[in-house]
Amino acid sequence: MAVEVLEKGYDPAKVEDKWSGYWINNGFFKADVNDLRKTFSIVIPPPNVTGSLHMGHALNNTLQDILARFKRMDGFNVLWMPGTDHAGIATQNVVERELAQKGISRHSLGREKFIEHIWKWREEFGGIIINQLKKLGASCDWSRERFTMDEGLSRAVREVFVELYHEKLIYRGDYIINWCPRCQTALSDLEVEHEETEGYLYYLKYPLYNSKKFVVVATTRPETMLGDTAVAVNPNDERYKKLIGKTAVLPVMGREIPVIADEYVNKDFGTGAVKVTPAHDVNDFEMGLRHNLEAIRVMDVDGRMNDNAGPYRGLDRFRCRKEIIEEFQKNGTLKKRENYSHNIGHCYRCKMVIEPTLSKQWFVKVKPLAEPAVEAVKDSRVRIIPVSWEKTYFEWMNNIRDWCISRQIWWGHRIPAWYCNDCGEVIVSKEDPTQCAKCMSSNISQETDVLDTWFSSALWPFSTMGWPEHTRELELFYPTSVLVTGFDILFFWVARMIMMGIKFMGKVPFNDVYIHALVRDIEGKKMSKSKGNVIDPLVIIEKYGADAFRFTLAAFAAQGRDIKLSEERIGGYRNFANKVWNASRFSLMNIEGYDENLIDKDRIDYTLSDKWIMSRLNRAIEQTRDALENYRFNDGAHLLYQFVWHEFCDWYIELIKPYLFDKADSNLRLNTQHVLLGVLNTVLCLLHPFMPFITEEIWSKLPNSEGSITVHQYPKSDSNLIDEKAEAEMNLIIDIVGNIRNVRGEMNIPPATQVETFLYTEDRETYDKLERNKDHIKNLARIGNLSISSNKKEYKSSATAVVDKVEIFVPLKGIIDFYEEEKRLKKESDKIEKKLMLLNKKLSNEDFLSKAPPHVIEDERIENINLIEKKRKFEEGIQRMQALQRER
RNA sequence: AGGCACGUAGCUCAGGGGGAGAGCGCUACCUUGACACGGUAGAAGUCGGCGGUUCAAAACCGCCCGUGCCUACCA
Repeated sequence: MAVEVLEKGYDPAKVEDKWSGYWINNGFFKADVNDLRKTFSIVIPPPNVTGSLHMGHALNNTLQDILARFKRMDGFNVLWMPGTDHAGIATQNVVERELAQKGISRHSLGREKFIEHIWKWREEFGGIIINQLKKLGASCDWSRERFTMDEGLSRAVREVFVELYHEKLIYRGDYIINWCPRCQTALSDLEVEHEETEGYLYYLKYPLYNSKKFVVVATTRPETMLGDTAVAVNPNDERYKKLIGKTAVLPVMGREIPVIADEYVNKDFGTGAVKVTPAHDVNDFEMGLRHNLEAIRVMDVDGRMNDNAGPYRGLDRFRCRKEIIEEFQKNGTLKKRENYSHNIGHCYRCKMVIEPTLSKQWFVKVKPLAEPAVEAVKDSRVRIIPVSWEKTYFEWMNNIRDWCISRQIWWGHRIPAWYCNDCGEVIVSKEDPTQCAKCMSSNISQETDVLDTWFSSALWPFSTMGWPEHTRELELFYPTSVLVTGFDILFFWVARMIMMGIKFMGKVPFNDVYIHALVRDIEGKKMSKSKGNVIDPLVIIEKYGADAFRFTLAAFAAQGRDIKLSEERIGGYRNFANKVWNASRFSLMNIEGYDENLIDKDRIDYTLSDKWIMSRLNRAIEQTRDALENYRFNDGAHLLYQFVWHEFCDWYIELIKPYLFDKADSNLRLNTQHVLLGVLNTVLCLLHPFMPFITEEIWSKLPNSEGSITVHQYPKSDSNLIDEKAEAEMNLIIDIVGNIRNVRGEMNIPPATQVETFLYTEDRETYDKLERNKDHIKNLARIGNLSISSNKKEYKSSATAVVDKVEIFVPLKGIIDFYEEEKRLKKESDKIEKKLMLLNKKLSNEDFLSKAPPHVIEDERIENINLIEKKRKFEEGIQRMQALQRER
């Protein structure tokens, strides 16, 4: 038969796009609702529409793809649901910035026009990340791509909001929230990033009413003093007992404010007296409630001081801080200023310093939702892998606070609440109302706030499958099999999905949560644009190929450890891809004349090499499956690497070369070709989830393959093919060859020199094994003349080695340096001696003999006997070398 | 402040109660009919420190040191 020979090296760029297109056009990744096989489903953690593929996405999606491809091949009806999320604040910021370049502000456009603009933008750029995922090889069902702002998903959002509102799990109220003056919106607690910042602690003197005395308060945010409505001390603080109930006069504003007692105050911090600003601090707000204090906002939405700030009205908050301190200094009422380092909250989107502000917002009452979500993990309806994350999950869920879900931006799901402008009634409804439910006035207006993006993401596992409709998809694919994600969104997303899933579907959204590491740079730092340490996955794919890149990510993805990505490592796996390519190339170059029909499969006479490789292969199959079933991606990658390179290529291919090259024995040749192609075929299948492109490319050239490898049966191990005897025999051969090579290497014998070798053993069985594999030993160790004997002869001027019951003699007359050889033997002998000493100590220890398990003792005894024998042989060798040196 | 990881060969990291491992790098040799993105061999580690449990600890426990991360309302 005519065989197409592969090119000399693998060039990923030539084949990747071809196969991406082929897979998608042929619908291999489509989930079928009429398919009755068992199902496997994953929903993608939706990337931001504004995003482009970064290392985190690459890792996350590589792991999902490995699972999806594995399960698809293993006979499951697989749904991998793709899509993107509308990323409210981020997207709005991006489009605003773009408009700003044209000198347009969103306010001049108006809400409706601006939103139209974003949709247009999304049409143009929103697909970028989706295409990048395709480049990575992600086998999502692209025909089902979803977007959190799609009509269906929006309906789900509304349904959930209205339901929760009617159950009083959503409420509206005045509380301190995190306000970003740049984005001009409220943020949830999670969206605030705390960062240790060097600052100052200012000590301010507040005069007491009708007195020459002062009370000194300490603060890091002096500008908020303009909104102070009390000074608080601890009720048990002897220093201040007299002051409780007295009145202080707020500097600048001249407002009379009470000195109150509250347990919250820490006697040992600062002066033990605290200024209280209920409108700009969470704790102060709560104190305000306890003591019925007025809350005075002193800042506007943009972070400038407002009308309540007296002379500082209109100033930016930081400018105001500076000027207030100057004012206190001038008056002599700034007692002191200390260096002080503390945590300051920043907006996770724009990094602006957050201003805690009293504001009317919408909240989700989380506790009633969190409790069943905690239960679900406790009773393993949701398994978190690795389990160590469970603790973090519980910790957070048990201390959870209400979730602020309203955002003062335009891009997002508008809150389905209407206010009656006549009677003030609030109407929350699935359908847009036309009139007030209470007074029937048609003078109503909709809430302008939109929902937190995470609110819609929380519904993702069922909203993408058509909920609130009762769809076939939900029936088949919900709960999903596994969620694969990074720990950074465990709270943002995972916890909330579990809450919402249980609440609205009555079932958890996924059975497993696999939490993977974060990808960092080589120094272990988080990759970020501002640090300039990002490695762009697409550049990597171009340079090394998607397969090498994916394999690297998988090999690095050990549970519970972050990934420090190095380009060198990717290069190493690029080499591996090339190795696979060349092993395939070799196979295809040597199957001329092969015809499967000529093989009588029931009567093949397998060689030792065949039995050995099939045995090893079947172990590899079993272990790979086990690794994938248990999310041990790195184990899977490593063991396949090891098997393909160091067993299949290094040994099997080398062992069978003579069989393939010898055209005389056509039966042997045919059988060998058969096994070779069979193993290669299986190896490609095993590797496919990790390296989809190269495996499909080679698969397409194989004579014993048909269709696409993506839908071919994943290998199943056959325990009948695991052959301990073959493995033991091959191990002996490998050891002997290794030892002869070692001698050659140590003695600096050029590879081209064909040495003579004698193998001596008294053991009959071993002798037979050696005889049977004489040619292999000769070929692999490059031996000219190999004698095997059970009669000991004097091999005087030869290097020696010992393997098991075999003594190896390599006569090196004229080449060998007796002194060098003696040194080499001594080194070996010393190693053995060390081991023997440890063993002897153990075996003479009464406690060891009486308490250790019998098989351990037995093993150690056998080892001891073997080592003694081995050492004796080395000592003989040493004596021979010494004798030879004396003779000279 | 609390919590969680991590500290194993020059580098990046697996492993895990009874033999110290891999990849890269390094050294020497080799264009041997798949592959120099290759082959063969080699050097290299008190498994962070100190205690404890155990017949046996790099692994389990405690403390300490170092690194990273997460959570938190002491102004």
